[in-house]
Amino acid sequence: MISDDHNPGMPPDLHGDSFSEVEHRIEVTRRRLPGYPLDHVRLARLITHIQKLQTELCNEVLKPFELNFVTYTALMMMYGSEDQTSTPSELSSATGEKPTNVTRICDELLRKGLIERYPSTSDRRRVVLRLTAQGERLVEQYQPKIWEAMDQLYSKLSKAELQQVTSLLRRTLA
Amino acid sequence: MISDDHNPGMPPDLHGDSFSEVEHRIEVTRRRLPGYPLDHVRLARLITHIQKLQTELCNEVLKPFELNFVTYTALMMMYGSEDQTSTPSELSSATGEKPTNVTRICDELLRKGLIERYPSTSDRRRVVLRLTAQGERLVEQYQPKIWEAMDQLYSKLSKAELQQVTSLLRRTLA
DNA sequence: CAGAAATAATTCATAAATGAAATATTAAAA
DNA sequence: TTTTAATATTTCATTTATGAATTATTTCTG
Repeated sequence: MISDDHNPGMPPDLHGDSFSEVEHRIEVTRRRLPGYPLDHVRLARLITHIQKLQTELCNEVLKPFELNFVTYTALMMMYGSEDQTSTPSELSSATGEKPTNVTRICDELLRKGLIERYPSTSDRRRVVLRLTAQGERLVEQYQPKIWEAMDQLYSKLSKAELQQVTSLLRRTLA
Repeated sequence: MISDDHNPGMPPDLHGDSFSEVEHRIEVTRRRLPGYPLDHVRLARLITHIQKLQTELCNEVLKPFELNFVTYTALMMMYGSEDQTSTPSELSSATGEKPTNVTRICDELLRKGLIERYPSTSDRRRVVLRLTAQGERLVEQYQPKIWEAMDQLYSKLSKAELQQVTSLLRRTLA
């Protein structure tokens, strides 16, 4: 029966994947708005969609470690620092979090004993952050689980395909 | 002079684009962790990076309209509904926002007169949401600015390239 | 059909993220 | 060198997002 106040946007059998409903709405919008840049918008929405998905997958895996995607990212960026130290501003640009949020995140990691924080001697405005031994152990401990989560999404693409997507997407930043 | 407590991760002339520093940290991590799935992680981080960038670009453009990326997304998903109505749960899955947040967002859009909200007659658990004339006008008003923002990122790729990236990325959701 | 399970939306307490402003220090300009 | 401007970090108030629990209704199952 067709309701007079609301009907589902798509017949249920046309729901391919979790993105189909979004794509359908984009297509409807395209019909309504002349000049609508469908290809741009679809990719933009797809990126948002995948980003949310991978964040959720990671969060799931990280829960037992009492971490979330943001704290995990901060830890990984520190782990990947050439000299094993980072400043809050570097961490801000490496994680995409605002400096003010980095302060809070580091407060938390500090409280958990995963990092240490001390004033820089060479530039006294700065602060130096470093993983503790415990922090490094934790990073190494959750790796296998995170790799599994990544696999769930990205193992569907071959190495060549991954590199191609990556290189194309990178061009948007040029 | 090389500091004894902290040095920048990369020589400044190697900073290609905003993602280079992240990539560098991923590569350092790869050296430290045998078996590290570099291709997966790099793409995952790149997606996060671009997502943040496009969100910021949109927020910038939307500020004069007193909207942000999330409220804008909600409006667009409503605008793209086949019969011009949506329920909160549909909106939740179309926007990726939790139902509880959809309630808050709709409260706000309602308060601004951009949408209307009434109970469904066919299923009395549901609520029906619909853009008002004012809401539609606003959507149409900000389009050109949003398209410009999209262009800043995605016009660097050809139509064929956009479609290729999209189709590859889509495979991750299969 | 009755009872149980599932779905839809919301409220409320809490957590997470942001912007504006403050403080300290360094770098640049006059 | 003095002053000015820029950078780095933090604090605090506010906004935004989440999870747990609640209420109402519908669907499923025996």
